[in-house]
Amino acid sequence: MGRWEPDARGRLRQAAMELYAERGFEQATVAEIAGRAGLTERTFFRHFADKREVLFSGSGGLREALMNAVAAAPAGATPLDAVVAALEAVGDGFPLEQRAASRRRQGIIAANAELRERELVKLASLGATLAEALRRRGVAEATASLTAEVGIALFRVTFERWLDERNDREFGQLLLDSRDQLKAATA
Amino acid sequence: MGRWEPDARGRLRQAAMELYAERGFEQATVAEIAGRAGLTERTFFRHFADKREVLFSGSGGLREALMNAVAAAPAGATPLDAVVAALEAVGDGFPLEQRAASRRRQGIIAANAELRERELVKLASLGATLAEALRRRGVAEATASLTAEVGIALFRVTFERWLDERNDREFGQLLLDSRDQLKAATA
DNA sequence: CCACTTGATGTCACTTGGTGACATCACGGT
DNA sequence: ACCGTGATGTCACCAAGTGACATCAAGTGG
Repeated sequence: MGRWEPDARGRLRQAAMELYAERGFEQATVAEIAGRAGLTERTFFRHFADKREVLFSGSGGLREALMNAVAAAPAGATPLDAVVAALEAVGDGFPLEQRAASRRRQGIIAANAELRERELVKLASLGATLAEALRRRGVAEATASLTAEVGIALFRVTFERWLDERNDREFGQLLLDSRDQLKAATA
Repeated sequence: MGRWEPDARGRLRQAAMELYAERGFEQATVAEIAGRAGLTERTFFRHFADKREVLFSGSGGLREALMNAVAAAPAGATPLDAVVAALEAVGDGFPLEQRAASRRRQGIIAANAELRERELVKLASLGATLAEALRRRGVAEATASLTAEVGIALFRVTFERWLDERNDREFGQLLLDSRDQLKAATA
């Protein structure tokens, strides 16, 4: 047995999520979170760069997934098709069973301005990733950045609809709806 | 003559911009800013909600301008046309003579993560404004939110290009270019 | 079996952003 | 001459975040 209980990071995340949900992000101090996890404040900051990062540290994987999915799109696909396909692939990671958890997380984020800021940064970073992936496909810079931004816009509205949805449609399906609306709106 | 020097807010903004430019946002403490303006820290926070807001407090006017411009679009205009027209109207507020100042400001923002976060929030807020303005035109919710997001994407890439631009094209012209690229990319 | 290194954690002191409560005092009106 | 008001100052405080150094179980080489 180690000197300390295992999975400090997991305990910190667990404690943080509980406290954020119980009394809101601002009211939960790092000292409390660490205390509930049986650790100290200093250790919290060794595992998470700041108080917000607990809710976002999983998003590193999305980056790679997006890059790969864009790269894997058929050679003949238009930039927008490639982006939509990539988002669809990523969206498969949001099965309906996980929607309740996503809603809780999104509720915490929506309730706090600092968390919304961080979320926007993460999305912008995904946009940069998409643009980079498109450039690697040989898409011209101007088209790449614009298509990537549009892709993020598609993702945002689709994710929101997926959370609101009462008819249990899958993310991928809603994404295609959004894309069609986009095409109609820009025709 | 008043009890204090006039235009405390202006002096604070001036001092803050100088210090942010001289040594970077993080290295400039609020105490220094206030000191340079001949005021106290506490007074700084009475004029600006936080250290970042100095750089963004002007954006309240954009909101109204956008709302009005969308409302003023011709009755027959498509949602996207209305949004583009609104962005063009707003873009008239970015004359070429002001580009140097905009570049300095953008340089400060680009150099700091917290400032980029705040900028994204402001843009997202403009997106919400656009969506609201479209809904008031009778545009369906789904189309409104999507078109608004796309509008913000257009604004972002266009503004960036306007700053980078060496050929001194006006914002409005670049915006139309972006819109055409968007149409081509989603065709 | 011992000494040595390593890595995760703890302890402590400190800076900075930000807030609440209360004091000050020129100015403008009555 | 008095009074209320609003912008500022003063003070005390909390919480986020960081740097330096201490601790000590577990592994590692001899």
